[in-house]
Amino acid sequence: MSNIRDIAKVANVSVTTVSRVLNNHPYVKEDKRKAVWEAVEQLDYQQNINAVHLSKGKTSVIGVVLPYINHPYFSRLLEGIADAAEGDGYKLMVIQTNYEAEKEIEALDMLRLKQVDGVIFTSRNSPWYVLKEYRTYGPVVACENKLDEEISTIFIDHYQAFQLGMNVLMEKGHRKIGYCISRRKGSNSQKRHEAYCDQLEKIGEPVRDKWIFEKCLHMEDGARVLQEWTKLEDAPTALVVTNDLVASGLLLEAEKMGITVPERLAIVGFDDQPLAEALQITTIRLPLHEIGAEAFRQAKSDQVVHKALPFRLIERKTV
Amino acid sequence: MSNIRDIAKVANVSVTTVSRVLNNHPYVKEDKRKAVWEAVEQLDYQQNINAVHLSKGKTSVIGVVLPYINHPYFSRLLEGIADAAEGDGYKLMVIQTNYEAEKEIEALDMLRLKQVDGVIFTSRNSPWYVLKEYRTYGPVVACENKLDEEISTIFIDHYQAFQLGMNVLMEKGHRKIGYCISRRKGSNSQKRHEAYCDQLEKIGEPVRDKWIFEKCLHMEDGARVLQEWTKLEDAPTALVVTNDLVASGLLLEAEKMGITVPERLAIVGFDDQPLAEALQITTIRLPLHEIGAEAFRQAKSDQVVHKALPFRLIERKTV
DNA sequence: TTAAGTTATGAAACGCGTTTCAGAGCAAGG
DNA sequence: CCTTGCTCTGAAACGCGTTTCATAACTTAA
Repeated sequence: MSNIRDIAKVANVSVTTVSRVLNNHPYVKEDKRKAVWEAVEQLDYQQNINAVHLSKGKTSVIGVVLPYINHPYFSRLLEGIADAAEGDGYKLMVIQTNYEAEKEIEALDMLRLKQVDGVIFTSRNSPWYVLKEYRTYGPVVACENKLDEEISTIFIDHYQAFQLGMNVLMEKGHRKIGYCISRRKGSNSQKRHEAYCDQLEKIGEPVRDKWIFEKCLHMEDGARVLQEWTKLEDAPTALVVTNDLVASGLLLEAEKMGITVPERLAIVGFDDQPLAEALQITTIRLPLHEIGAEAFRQAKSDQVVHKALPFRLIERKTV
Repeated sequence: MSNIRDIAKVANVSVTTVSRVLNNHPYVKEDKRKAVWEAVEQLDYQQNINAVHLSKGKTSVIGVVLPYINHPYFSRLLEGIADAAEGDGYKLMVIQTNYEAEKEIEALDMLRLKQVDGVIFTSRNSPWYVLKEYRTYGPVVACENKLDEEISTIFIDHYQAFQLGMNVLMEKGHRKIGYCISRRKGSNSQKRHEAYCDQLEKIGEPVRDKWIFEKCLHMEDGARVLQEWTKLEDAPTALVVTNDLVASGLLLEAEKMGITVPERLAIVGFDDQPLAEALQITTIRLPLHEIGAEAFRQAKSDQVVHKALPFRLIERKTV
C-alpha cells in the first residue's frame, strides 16, 4: 500500500503538492499535476479515508438511531434521511436499539469519539438530559415536539394530529372512543394521550383505561387488540390507532371475525402508508419522508432549529 | 481536547502505558493504572476513534448495499444483518442505491478507502466482475446464487423455490400460469425465470410474454398488475408473485374488482411477511432474517463461503 | 522603479492511538 | 549461583492526509 509520501517521491514533489493535486486545489503547475497523477497511477495509490477523518476532524457520516429497522414508520423516516444525505455526500450509520438505553448511548458515543458528525434520534428511550449531555460533541436531533435551546427537533404536532383523529370520529357521532399506542413513555405518545384526555373531557366522557391499548406497533398487535376488543363488556365504537400497520391488523382481523368496519368499529390510522390506501383506511398522513430529510439537514448543521411539519386527514372507508 | 500524550504527562507514564490501561492490557502496575484513570478523569479525555481506525487499519464497520431501504424485503434482511452485527460490536453503514451503479461503486469505494471492513450486497445492478475487482480490498458478499471463489454468497435456491410455487399451482390443476418479477436483470430473477420456463415446458405450455409482469416490487404494482390482468383476452388463472407485498396489492385489488381468489385467480407469494399471514396469502417462506445474519458473518470474515438456506411453502387461502 | 499582489511549492507541524522492540527488575527452577 | 521466564515500562516507529507558514518567483499597479 503506497501513501502520499511515496507518491511525492516518485513524482518529485512535496506531499503538500500531492495533497493539492488530489484535492483539486489551485496553484499547482500543470506539469507537476501530471506527474502526480502518473505516480498515483503507477503506484496504484489508494487514499486512506481514516487518515482524512483524523486530520479533518470530521467524517461526513451521520448516525441514525431507530428502535426497529424493519418497521414501515422507521423505514420511511430512514429513507427520507437517506435521500437527503445522498445528494449531500453524507453516509449513514444506523443503530437499531430495540429501545435499549445502552444502544442509544452507543450511538451517542460515536459522536463523542468523532465517528459521526451528528446523531438523529427517530425515537428514544433515554431521558432527554442524556442527549443534552452529548450535545457538546456535535449536533443531536430528535424527532419529537420539544423546544430545547441545545437540541434541534423536527416533528409534527401529535397533539393536534390526534385531536384531528378524535374530531373526525366525534363528528360521526362517536363518543365511546379508545386508542392504541406503541408505548406510553414516548414523548409523542404522551402528546397523543393528552389530546385523548382533553377531547374526551370536552364531550364529558371519562378516560377508561381498558380502552387504551398499549404495545401496539406491528400488524399482529392490531389483531390482538381486536380480540381484546371483542371481549370487552363495554367496548368503544371507535379507535384511533398507532399507525396504519396496526390499523390494518385490526381491520383484517375484524373482517375475519365478521365485525363490520366502520359500522361496529371505526378506525383512524396514522402515517398514510401504501397499505392504508390499499385497505381504504382513513388515516392521518404524516410527512415521514420530509421529517427524515429535515432531520438530516439539522444533523449536519450546528445551528439549533425547531420545525413542525403539517399533517392532514385522508378520508377513506374506516370511519 | 486532550489526547493520549497529555494523559501520559499528567499521569507521569508513557503513552504506551496509557494505551495499555485504556485497552485493559495486562502488565501494568496497579498504581500506574490508577494514575492513568485519574488523569483521564481530570482531563476529560475522549478517545478519537479515527486515530484508532487509522492505526489498526480496520473500523469494525460493514457496508450494506440495498436498492430500497423502505421495502419489507430489504428491511427484514437489514434487520437480520443488524441483529447479528449488534452482539459482535460491529456497526453498519447503509447505502441506498436505487439500483444506480454509481451508488454501488460508492459503497465499494468505502471498502477500498478502508472506511468499512466488508461490504454486503443485498441486491445489485453492477456486473459481477465489478464486485470481484474490489475483492482485494476486503470481503464482499452477495445475496444470490453464485459459486465464485472470490466472493462469498448466501442465498436460497430461487430456481427450486419458484419451482415449488409452480408445482403447488399445477397440483391444483392450473396450467395457465403467469408470474410477477421486480426486474428481469437480477440474478435471482433469472433463476426464477428459468424455473418458470422449465416448468411450463414440462406440461407443454408455451411461455407467453404477456403473462410475465415486470417492475413488480411494491404493493401498488400488484394493483396495477391486476388491472392489466383483467384486460388480457387470454389471461392466466394463476400468478407466482415477486413477494407478499405485490401479492397483497394484487389480492386487495382483486377483492375490489369482485374477482374471487383463488377461484378466478390463484396467487402464490414469497417471503412470508406478516402481511401474508394477515391476508391469508399462500406463500413461500424465505429465511430473510437468517440470510442477513449469515451475510454479516461472511462479511466480517476473509474466508469465502457459499451457503444456501432452506425455504418452505406456507399454505393458506390464495391457491 | 518600487510596492503590492498573485502564483507556486515545500518543510514541518498537526490530528492521535497502537504496537514493536529493547531493556530492566524480579522470581522460580535446577 | 545461574539460567530461564515472566512482569512491567518506555522510546520510537507506524498508520497517513491536511494545513499553516515561509519563501521564491513573477506580475501588475502606482
